[in-house]
Amino acid sequence: MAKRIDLSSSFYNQLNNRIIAVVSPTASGKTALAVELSKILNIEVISADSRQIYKYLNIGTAKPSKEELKQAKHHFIDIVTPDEYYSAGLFGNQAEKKISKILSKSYLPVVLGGTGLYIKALFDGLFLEKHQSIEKRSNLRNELQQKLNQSGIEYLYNELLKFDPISAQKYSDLNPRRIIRALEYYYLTGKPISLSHKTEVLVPKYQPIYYGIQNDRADLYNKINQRVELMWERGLVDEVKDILDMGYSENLNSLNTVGYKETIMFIKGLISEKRAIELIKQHTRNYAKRQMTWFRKLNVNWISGNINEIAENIAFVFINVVAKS
RNA sequence: GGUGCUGUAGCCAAGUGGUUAGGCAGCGGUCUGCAAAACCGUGAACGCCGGUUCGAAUCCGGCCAGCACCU
Repeated sequence: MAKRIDLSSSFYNQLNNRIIAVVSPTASGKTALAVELSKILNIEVISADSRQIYKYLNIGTAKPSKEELKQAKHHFIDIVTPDEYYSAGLFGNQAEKKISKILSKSYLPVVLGGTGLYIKALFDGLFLEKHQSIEKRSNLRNELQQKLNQSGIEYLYNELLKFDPISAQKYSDLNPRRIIRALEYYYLTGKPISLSHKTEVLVPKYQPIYYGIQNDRADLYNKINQRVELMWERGLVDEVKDILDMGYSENLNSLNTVGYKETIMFIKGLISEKRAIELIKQHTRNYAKRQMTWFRKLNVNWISGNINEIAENIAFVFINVVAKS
């Protein structure tokens, strides 16, 4: 059993806005790690997970259990209903404020997550976009989506080329999402988004020291497969049925989530149970791989071993880094 | 034993005498407010043996395997 460490106020003075950030792919053991860390240090977790923010999506997002949440306090879990708007930008702002609050209580915030863009929003900062009316924007987005369906991506791309050739150059892979986003921004503000990226810069306050749970690919894929089996046994189907029964549309962004979209297909009789499970496993593996692609760009201290060893290691290393500077 | 059908990359699958099918998976990558999203790049084939032909995955014969039916 690891010893509890009480951090002195001088430690907090030396912190200089550096904080622990744990990034690891899905199913790698982040929740267990948070629990272990909370046994050693007075921490509060900033969950950087774009799916666990949703109420009712519990089993399929592998949300921490009530007991786990009791052991390690988490923020940004269950903060919106499945039909509410949320975004990386909102997360970045709110998380930064929350971190300050936690520090002011002399607790150690630990950013923990799997959503690359949320981490980026918090630590790199997105540009300073003025808050648009959500309604106005979603109308425009729908219009652009319709245009896409009618006229094809070439048409939208040519539009973008007219107003914002720099972005067009950047999105020459013709990714509809990004092209629509760039056009949307231009129509709403009259400014090319590429220009705003350069001129409306937000300076993030906190500086992460990244840690990660080391897993080899085959092990991680095994864990994922097992966890999906477990989700199914624990009643993922009922969870999804309940959510739909509450009146939430299957077309919601929140339900366009691995585990949920496949389960919806199964419930509608489009695919078999076996196929649904197989697809969830596969898509989760695909997702984990994309997460790894994202994290590889970060300067992560990958640590292997048992979860409690990793927790001790992180605590030890972080305290040393802070003490030596 | 007989008859018929099928045999194309890890999987699904189109094709047919002479230029890359395609999809999925795998692997690598992109990412500035939908990001568990949305995209981009990438390898590997025609069951075996022989024949016809300038040229066969494609036509012919035999063999093998699987499936179906018959006896």
